[in-house]
Amino acid sequence: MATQWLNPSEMTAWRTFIETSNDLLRAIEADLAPFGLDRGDYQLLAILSEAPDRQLRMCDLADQLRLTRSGLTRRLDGVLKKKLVSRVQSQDDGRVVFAQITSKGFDLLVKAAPVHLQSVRSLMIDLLSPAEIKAVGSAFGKISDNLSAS
Amino acid sequence: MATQWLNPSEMTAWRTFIETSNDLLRAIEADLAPFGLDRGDYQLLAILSEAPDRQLRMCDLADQLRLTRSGLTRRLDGVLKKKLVSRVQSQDDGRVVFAQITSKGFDLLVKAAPVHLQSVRSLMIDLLSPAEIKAVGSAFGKISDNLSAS
DNA sequence: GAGAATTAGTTGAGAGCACAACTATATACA
DNA sequence: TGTATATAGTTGTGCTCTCAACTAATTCTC
Repeated sequence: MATQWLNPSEMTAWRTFIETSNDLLRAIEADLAPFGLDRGDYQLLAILSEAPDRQLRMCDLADQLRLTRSGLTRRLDGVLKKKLVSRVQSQDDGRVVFAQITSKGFDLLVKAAPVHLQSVRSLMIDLLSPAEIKAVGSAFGKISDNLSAS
Repeated sequence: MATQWLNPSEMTAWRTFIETSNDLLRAIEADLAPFGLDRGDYQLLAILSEAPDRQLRMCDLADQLRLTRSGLTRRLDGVLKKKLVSRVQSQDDGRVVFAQITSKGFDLLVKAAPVHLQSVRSLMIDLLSPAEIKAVGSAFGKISDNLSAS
């Protein structure tokens, strides 16, 4: 049962995606550097800022960030030192720790967000036609659905 | 000069891309694990296999892999230990070292490639319509062109 | 209610990468 | 030709992340 090789159009889709996505993420990250944030920190702050009480359980946050619990513990160390996030012990469950964005963290996020948005626009969104934007959304939506189905 | 927020379609494109691409790459990497390869090793072997004499100067290989020269030195250590690649000193230029894929490395790549191809198909390409495939190719092509222009 | 299994989080060890400093070779120019 | 500069590659250091092992708290089961 031989797998069919990729035709030129498929090959282009795969190659450009794999070669470009890394470069794109780096370029976006570079625009966050002036704020002392990397992409992981930014994502972490953004997620917390939208959560109820601006806090999340460590393991829920780890899931959203695609980190292991261990990885999140380490990443949290960084933003804790910078006082962008604080740890809050749960009252209901002694095992649980919440990560909560501080007002300093929130202020920084508010400053960084428009710059980040402008990055995303100028490096990606504004380069694409409406049809391409729709197609990218539906394509990665399908890929995502397929991954979570398994 | 306020930057315009993303409309729903733009937001979907950005969010699905950013959230899914990481998961996709991990899933593809998981399919390489039975061969003892990670994505970096696979990429390295694939690039060398297509190069003249199946070898490349370290710094050219580093460019293609999006690694620093330092990073490549370290990655090469791994595949050298596994005897998948060998080092070849240049005759013409005493500074230059070529990385050359060994026959053992080539054989492994030949075994892994169809599995990898099947991964790419089933996790991405085969899920998409021809229009989506074309759009993804052109979208990332534009993003790539823009990045290399700067 | 006691013991087993599950869940939340941390820690030690190690891999992979970048940055900066370094060595060695090659090239440019005066 | 001889010094300055550029290029190729490696090494020391440090950061981020994972895996496996661990502690502690909770829930499940009989």
